[in-house]
Amino acid sequence: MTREEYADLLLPGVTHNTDYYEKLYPERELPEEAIVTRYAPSPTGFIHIGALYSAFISNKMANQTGGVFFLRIEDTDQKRSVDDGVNKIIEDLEKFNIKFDEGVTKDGDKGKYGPYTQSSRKEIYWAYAKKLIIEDKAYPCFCTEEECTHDKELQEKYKERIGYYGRWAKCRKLNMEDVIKKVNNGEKYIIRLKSTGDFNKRFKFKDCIKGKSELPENDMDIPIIKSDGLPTYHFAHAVDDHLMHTTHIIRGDEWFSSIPIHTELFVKLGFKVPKYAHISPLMIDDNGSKRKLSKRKDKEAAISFYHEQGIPNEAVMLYLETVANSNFEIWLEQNKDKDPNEFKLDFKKMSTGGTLFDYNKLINISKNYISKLKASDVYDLALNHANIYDKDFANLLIKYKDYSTKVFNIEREQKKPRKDISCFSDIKNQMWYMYDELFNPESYEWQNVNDKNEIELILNTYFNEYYNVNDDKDNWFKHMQECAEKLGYAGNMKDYKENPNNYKGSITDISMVIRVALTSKSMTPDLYDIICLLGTDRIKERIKKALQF
RNA sequence: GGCCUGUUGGUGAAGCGGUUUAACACACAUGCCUUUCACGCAUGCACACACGGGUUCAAAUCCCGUACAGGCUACCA
Repeated sequence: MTREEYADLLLPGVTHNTDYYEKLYPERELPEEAIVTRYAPSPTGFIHIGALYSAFISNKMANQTGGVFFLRIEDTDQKRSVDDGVNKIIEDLEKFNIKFDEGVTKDGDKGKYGPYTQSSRKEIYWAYAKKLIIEDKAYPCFCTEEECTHDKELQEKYKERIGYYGRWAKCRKLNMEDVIKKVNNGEKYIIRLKSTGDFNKRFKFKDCIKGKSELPENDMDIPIIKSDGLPTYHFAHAVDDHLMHTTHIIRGDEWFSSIPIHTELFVKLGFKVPKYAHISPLMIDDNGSKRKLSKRKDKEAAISFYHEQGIPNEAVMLYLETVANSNFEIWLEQNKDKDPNEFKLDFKKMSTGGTLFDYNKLINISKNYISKLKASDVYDLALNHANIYDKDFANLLIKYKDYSTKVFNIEREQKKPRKDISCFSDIKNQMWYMYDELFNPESYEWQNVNDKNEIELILNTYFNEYYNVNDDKDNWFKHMQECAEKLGYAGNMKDYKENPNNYKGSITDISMVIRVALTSKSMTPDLYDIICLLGTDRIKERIKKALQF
């Protein structure tokens, strides 16, 4: 039996050889500096913030170098795949403005290097696995799960490294006749790499983010084709990224120790080794110790969390970009007029240790971002959020669209806008008193002036004698001052501070009484704007309500 | 257990052998401004280079050890 026939026995039914695929997927015609990279998730339907982070970096790296960013679905683990997982991933990433040049889309594959779903590429993996068998760089393994666990226990007992290597790689010693016999007997097998590495030798390489590094060479005969016929991640990575001509493998830090395995695979397959960039994970503080954000324990791990909070997607991205390259913030500060997209991300500036996820910082970025939006955009986003998470409030927003937009516009479209909305789930708590339907105060936050009679006197005097619907802001304030003086309060703070004893209080006290009467709150946006927005009738009602309280 | 990687103030981080009495941002505090809050401005705080040894005229920066943290060690990705 020739080696070709032997390989065919082990992996039957392969119609094309590797030369065919090499020709089918020619080199990409791109400038030298162009980065070709990919986002390669398992379709579990859940996007981890860390995955979004890595997708963002990959996307931006490809874009800024005129390269290609594609989506490949890694569904070689059938147990974990979820039915609608792929569409969910595409939709979610779109929301964060991450778009693919190529790969899996909602309407099938786009691009010349497909198929982009690993479960559809079985033939291709088999062709390359066959090549390795023919060249005696891979072999079938008949070991059962029980045998492997048994060996593992022995290895633990003897304090030897755990794994399938060296003298523990039993099936490696099988000759062709043994194998043929076993196959004909119907024994199940997998295909393993025949490693020629030496654990005691150092493998030196360079990671784009971590820099010069070294690890022991790989000597494990790792599985490349599983018993279900699908490839393992390692093998699929090598074959796919070679054929798709990925230049940079940008992925999570947890893959770092696999570099020797991957490099050995590339070399044995006769492929050019790509560049690697391992991104350090996002961590969270767990009772004083750092740990990776976990999708089971941490609500912040799921990107849906930010949606619920009503943190704008753009703000999340700005935060992630700050985490990726901390000089981004400084750049933004210095280039306020420029498009943030002009900022160039740099691998070398990415942190090598785990970064603590800083919710405060995110909120701050979000607050700044929202402060720069137009009132109508705030309205749209707030409505979107309320539509999903607070139907009643959404109805109010719809009912009072223009009015709500004006409310959001208080102290907004100006050089130094108000910054008090950090996320859309906050809005109702901040603005409820502007809606009659919600205006049922549990208490009134009277400050210095809390005597009922005095309050009544101030309110009546102001609204009967000094309030004028047509006042502009300057006149309004002038009238406020006159009113204060008439009632024995200082009209301006300077006078009051010089001779506090000459007055009952100051203009601040008058303003405060009016503010609290109208809103029940002592801290609100600009009083003049509130008065204008409420209008005479509602003001009267609210005064009545306050005095009756 | 083995193999890697990392450790700068409350947080993120700049720095990569001398220009560092260690940037900047967030958080926090105080003051100014001001009809409240927010904004803005100013100031402060945080007593920051994990620890111990080296190398050097000189170390946060280079080397070694220890501690701690994280990752990998699947027919999962």
